[in-house]
Amino acid sequence: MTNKITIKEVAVRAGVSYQTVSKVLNGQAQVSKETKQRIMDAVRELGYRPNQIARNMRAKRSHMIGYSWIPTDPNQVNHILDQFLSSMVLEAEAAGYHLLPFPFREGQALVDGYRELINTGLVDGFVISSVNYNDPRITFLLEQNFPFVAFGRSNAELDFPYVDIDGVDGLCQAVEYLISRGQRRIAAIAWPEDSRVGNERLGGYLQAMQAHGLDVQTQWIERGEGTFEFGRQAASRLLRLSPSERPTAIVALNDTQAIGALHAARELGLEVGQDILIIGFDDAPMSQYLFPPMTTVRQPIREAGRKCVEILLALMKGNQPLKRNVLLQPELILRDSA
Amino acid sequence: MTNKITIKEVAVRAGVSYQTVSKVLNGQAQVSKETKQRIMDAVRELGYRPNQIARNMRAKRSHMIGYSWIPTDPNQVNHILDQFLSSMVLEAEAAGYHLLPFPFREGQALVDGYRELINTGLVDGFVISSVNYNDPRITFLLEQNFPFVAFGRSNAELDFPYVDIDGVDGLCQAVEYLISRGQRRIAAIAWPEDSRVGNERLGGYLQAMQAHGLDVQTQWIERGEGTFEFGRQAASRLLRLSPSERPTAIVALNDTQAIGALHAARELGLEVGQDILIIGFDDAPMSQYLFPPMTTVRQPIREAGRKCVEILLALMKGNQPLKRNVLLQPELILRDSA
DNA sequence: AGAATGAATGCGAACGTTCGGGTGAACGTT
DNA sequence: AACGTTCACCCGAACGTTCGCATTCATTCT
Repeated sequence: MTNKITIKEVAVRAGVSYQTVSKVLNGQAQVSKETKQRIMDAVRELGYRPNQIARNMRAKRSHMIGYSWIPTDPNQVNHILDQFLSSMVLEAEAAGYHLLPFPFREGQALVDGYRELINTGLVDGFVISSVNYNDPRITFLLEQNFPFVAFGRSNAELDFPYVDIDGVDGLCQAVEYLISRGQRRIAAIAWPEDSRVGNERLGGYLQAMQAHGLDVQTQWIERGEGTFEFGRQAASRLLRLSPSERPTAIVALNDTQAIGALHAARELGLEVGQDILIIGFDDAPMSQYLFPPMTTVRQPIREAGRKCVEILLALMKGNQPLKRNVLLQPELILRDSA
Repeated sequence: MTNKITIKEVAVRAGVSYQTVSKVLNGQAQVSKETKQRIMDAVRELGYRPNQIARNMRAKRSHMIGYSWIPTDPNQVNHILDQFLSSMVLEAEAAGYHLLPFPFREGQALVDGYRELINTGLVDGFVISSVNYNDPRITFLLEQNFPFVAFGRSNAELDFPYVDIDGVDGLCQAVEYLISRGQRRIAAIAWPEDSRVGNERLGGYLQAMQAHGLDVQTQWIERGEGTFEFGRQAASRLLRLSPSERPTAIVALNDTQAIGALHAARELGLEVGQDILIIGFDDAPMSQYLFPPMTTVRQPIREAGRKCVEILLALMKGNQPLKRNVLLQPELILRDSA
């Protein structure tokens, strides 16, 4: 294990004091061309790289961004994580920061993980995701006045920096596309009322329907878990409604539900994309390989990751970023299910 | 932003020198019951938590484990990452370590990322994944004598600590199951020859076939990208072979290819699970929702993550772990495609 | 009684940086 | 000749810990 080279060894080799080396490296010194050259040579020859820990210690900063996510159960997908994480890591690295993932705890202990990282000085800021109403992390971090950016919004009355995907717009796009294809009886498979994201997306559905003067029958809105099974059951109910009430198109708030709906339709002998149109949300990687390939709404995840870090970096630097709140537009991906 | 409390403030409050506080906290001091109590009280009252950076600096350790993965292109899934990462994070945290994800670079620059983290002292060890033959990271880290564990094997002649999934066993299970269902003409959709993982899995296929005295026709082995498109094309070719040569079952080295095969079969009007049996590998989250739900081989990813960290921790501690090489058994998940 | 022991704590130094203030030499100015 | 300036560099201190050694005081042993 190559013993680490310190700034002092560089100094010796260059024949200057180690502090001078430091200054040269940080570009804040008046030094002659020649000594500067000698120092640079020494640095290169020894392969010296400043010890980040010592640096951080001096600067009282860790140059780390904390991030914690809800590990999904094995049946669920987290196709988001890969993209979100790597976009953040890249953006952070460009500014000399690193990401520090830490375990997501449930319930009371949730905030403790954050508190611990603050108190031990391990991170300079947080990106928090899976935000919902009354998120205890938000109130805690606001109260601590600790820099953070949320991926997702929370209660309207809380003012904090966030990046989010415009779910209203996403569903508007989906519904309007269906309407443009002549659909009038469009149902929605939604989430429980305690889900902010769910309510927002559903709001998009309602808004688009209303904008086109289509009224929404109460049976057309199914609320439940964002699972395959619920999607299937909900669609099954919807598709068994009397001919006058039965929807001819279904939008689901995520792909998993949409796939469930697809199965339900199939079980009833309906041809998806023909007899019934189905649109999902998320663009899960396999959605394109289903029968038929699924029309869905894709979220600009990498963009979101970049933005989160960008805002957080500005926040940590002390200057309020120009825009503390960013809303990104998703994109409707047309395939064969609708 | 609550100003950080240092050990000195605790000392003042407890009326002792700050070094004594340190000793008490690290349990290496002879102190009277009472002062110990006073110190503990002060710690609690002030909510003091030792500054990790200062600690690391003193200890010349970062308590960080570096990890870098290949970000997949948007069409591909990385359903592995979530599980792998969170299992590592959890295991690491239990030992006071954290994970440091950093960008994966391609080609020449690949090793530089690792070198940089070593030289800046940001990490104490690495977990490397997506290992293949002649992986430059392995030779580099061995040469540097820097602690690391690979998730995946490489050239047989290299001796290094690894955790891997037994691909031979995985395909044996798949093939033997097919044989037990009376299949004799079993084809394989495999990967290019430069893929170690691919060769191993294919080896499992060959081994199982041979063990049961079934000979393998050369046309039955299709080698190509692990993509949907290749899976489809390969299966299409296989299923168009003359009746005497046409396989009645197909094993693919990953689910994406298997899904492609599924489509091909469908296009030819074959009923999968009936006219043709297909088995995938990976248990991608959506595989269960396909038509028909796919039989596939599931890898114990969380277990692998835990083991990687466990071995690495032992390595960094200086003691050679009992087992430097771990091979985990995958599990055949029976569904309807075979 | 004087010395040796031990318990309880203090102290200085060090980890590798950065930063603000020196300091001496060379030079120009009056 | 005395003085200010600038250049090019050096030096001490500090960031928050931990660690080894020293110190003090009370107690026990010979």
